[in-house]
Amino acid sequence: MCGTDDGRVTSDSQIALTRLAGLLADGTRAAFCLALLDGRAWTAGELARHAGVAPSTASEHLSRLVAGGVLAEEHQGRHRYIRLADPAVAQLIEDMAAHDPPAASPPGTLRVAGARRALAFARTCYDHIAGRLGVAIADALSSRGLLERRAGFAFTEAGTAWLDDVLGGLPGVTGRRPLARQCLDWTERRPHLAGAAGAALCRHALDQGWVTRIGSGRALAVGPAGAEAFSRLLDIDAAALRLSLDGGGA
Amino acid sequence: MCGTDDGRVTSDSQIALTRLAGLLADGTRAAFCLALLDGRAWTAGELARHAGVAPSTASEHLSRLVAGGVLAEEHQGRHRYIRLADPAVAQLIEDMAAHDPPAASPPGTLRVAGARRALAFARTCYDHIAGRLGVAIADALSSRGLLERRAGFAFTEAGTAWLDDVLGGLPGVTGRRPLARQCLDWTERRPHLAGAAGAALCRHALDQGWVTRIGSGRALAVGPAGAEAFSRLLDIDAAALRLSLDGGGA
DNA sequence: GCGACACTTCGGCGACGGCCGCAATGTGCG
DNA sequence: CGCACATTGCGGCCGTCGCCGAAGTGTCGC
Repeated sequence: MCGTDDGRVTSDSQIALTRLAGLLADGTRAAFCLALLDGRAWTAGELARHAGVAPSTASEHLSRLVAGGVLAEEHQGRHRYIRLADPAVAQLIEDMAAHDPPAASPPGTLRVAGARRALAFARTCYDHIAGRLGVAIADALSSRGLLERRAGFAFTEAGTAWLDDVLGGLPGVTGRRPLARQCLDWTERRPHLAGAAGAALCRHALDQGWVTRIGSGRALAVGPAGAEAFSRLLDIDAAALRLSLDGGGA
Repeated sequence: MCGTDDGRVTSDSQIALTRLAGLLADGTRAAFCLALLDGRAWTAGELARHAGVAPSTASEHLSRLVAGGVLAEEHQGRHRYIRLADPAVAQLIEDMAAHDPPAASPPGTLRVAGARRALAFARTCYDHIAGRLGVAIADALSSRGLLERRAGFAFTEAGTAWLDDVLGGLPGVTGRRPLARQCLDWTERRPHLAGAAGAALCRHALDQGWVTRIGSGRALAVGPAGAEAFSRLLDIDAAALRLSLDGGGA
């Protein structure tokens, strides 16, 4: 009404700012976004349970967040997979969450960055291994002729044998879940191995102590046994992977 | 209720995120913040008029923004000067305002950064010159023995003569407004010349075409005449000032 | 000291928005 | 083909929040 000052520009920006801020100003929606910072694509139901609201409530929130460009969705069967729209949004959310009120938050402010670093290295995605390690695994399988990139992922004959050997048996393909599926990473922007094989591999890695969960989140740590195993089976140097992350992503 | 996932960290972050987002989710508060992106310290009344709300409404909003660490205030007499709390907040607000909804904002997205660059170089602050140029003027006056830093700013005898010479007369010190006052810059974090002399100098610079307003905002451009004048009078190289900004602040 | 002025506090009004439950839709799976 | 389940759409309730006007406090300037 009054602002002859900055005119049109301010007006546009104002709409954009309030729109985005309004989307994040709700506790439930904020909980969704923060949960999604782990890089996974959650289902609507998971998010609803996580935030402690009814599925219908979550559904509405998610629709608004998607419409607002904060989240992106992907329908697969009867599930609706939700992820952050893009890394810029993730950065923005982290920045905002890290902003301190003047006299508050004595502890636990720096943890976000550290946690994200860990997540960028290795984490679970649904039930398989993602992050830099997950991408490295897919790359190694691919370069060794065990996995083919055609319309997703597909194990070669040698790949199936390898899998059988490593896991001590092939994962049952009971349902309609394919043995291999590719899953795109938010941090890496490259595909990693999902599907029944990805899940079995992840379970195996956890069972064997190759990787262990960090805290209660999705982040994974690679232990000595894991470093040895990934090196022997796929020629992956996990330590170098982590180092390159520390060097590059500070 | 359900979130055993990320536990405490998420909970803390969630509060911080919703708190900050909630502050920016209101149109009036957003208008305040965007107006303050120009680096000035506005008074509460100015902001109220700018946003088109009653002073009482503005007062409440400002109190909340200050309490939330978004804005900072400084009481001077019967005025309450408001500025952005720190550059990080400014950056955050710009980032948020620049975030596009999926299908919107065809034009005018990059303007923010450019405008801010211009503002960092030279702008008006109330009625005097601020930004890098403003600081340079104060520095030059000081180093030439024309201005003393004691409890604010004070012109020396030589300084008063210089002022009289440049302006063709001393500014009238009718009210209680001091001839020289120091004013702290948000972008530069260093003081520049305010008060009656600062205002007179700014008016003179505008009158003489040394500087001209860019658009309808607070940003100033230094013309050839200005470059010559600032060089002759104070040995300030305006072109170098601007270049150093372009080089350093990309 | 006395008006003018900037700002703040308070009470109340109105609207927006989040939450739920219920019913409907569409998809896997036997 | 039919059940189970994930998700969505639709009222309806209720709390929160932004807005204002009026009254109060402190400062400026004569």
